Amino acid sequence: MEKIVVVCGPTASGKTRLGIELARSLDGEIVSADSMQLYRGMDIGTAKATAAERAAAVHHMLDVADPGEDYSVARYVEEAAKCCEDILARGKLPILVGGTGLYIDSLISGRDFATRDSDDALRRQLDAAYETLGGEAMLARLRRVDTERADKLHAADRRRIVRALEIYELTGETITAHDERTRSLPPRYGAARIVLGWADRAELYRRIDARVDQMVADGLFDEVRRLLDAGLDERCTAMQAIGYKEPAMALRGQLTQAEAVEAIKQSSRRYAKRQLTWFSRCSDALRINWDEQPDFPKALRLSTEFLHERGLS
RNA sequence: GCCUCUGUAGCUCAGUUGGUAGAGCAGAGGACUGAAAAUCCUCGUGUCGUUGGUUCAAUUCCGACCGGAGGCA
Repeated sequence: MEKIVVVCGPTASGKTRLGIELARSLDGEIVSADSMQLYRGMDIGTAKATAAERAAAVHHMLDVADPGEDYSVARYVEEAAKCCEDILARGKLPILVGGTGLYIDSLISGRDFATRDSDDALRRQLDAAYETLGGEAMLARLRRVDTERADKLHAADRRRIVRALEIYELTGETITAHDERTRSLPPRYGAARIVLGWADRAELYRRIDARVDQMVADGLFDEVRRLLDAGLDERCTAMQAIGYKEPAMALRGQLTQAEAVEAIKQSSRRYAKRQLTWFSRCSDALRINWDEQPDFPKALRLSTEFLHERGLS
């Protein structure tokens, strides 16, 4: 099995920088694992690698979609896997860097997704049914075909109930059955994981707040305005991004700029917490927690040792 | 100086016809398989401003004091 490196962790933990340093010292190339950095024109608010950083190491999976497109995990896995194959074929090391846990796990697990037609009329129909019948009724409907899945879901979890019904109606196979079948597939890659973070939660939050202020100073609101002026539909996935939906509300006059900035900080902190929860499950990972300041030379040393033990580098 | 209102969870407030109290937000923990920066679940003890009094019992009633807001001088 091919081996790759993964650098993950909550937002504002230094993933981009460590990824670049590893790419340079290990002759690797970076494959972004971030659900929002893949959109073109969304640079400041997603803290995308700068031109200088992209000159320092080859980056993949950035700017691969238009903000108006609906992206998905399945598409990510397909495209990112191609990037990894290409990097490996050239004898280099793929370094997966990002904070979207689902994307990372889906790529390395090798499990596939239930196929579906390109038209989403069914989803709209199920969504409308959820709206009129309510969560309990839809959950009951799911329970009739897939008890196991229904037991795991809460009636309020609209997304997952709709998705579970969608898979069943589209493929004739329940999500539970699909799950069991694909869980036995071998992983696509052997991943050596490095999880970055801060020893002190309060310090992480301070860094997040400071970074949001910096984004605003760097022109975040102008970036959002440009997207909206370009006719971007505010209901699309890209506009659900933290740092975009709030300025959009401010530009519509529903929030003051100061309120929007506070909302971005708060959502970012909560997002970071969800990332912490996700990455806390990663066993067998090298965890590097910064104290007062990030220490990249030390992190690089620790990472190199760790990767060496894993037969990389 | 006088009058009125007010002081309850980090914040905004509710409430107890006297039996030591609960919402929203914030915060914490968790889930997660084609929207994932999305979506969803769980978690509420705090000198009820301080201090006297009445009472079996006071955060609740009464007094004084200390904050805060407004009004009249």
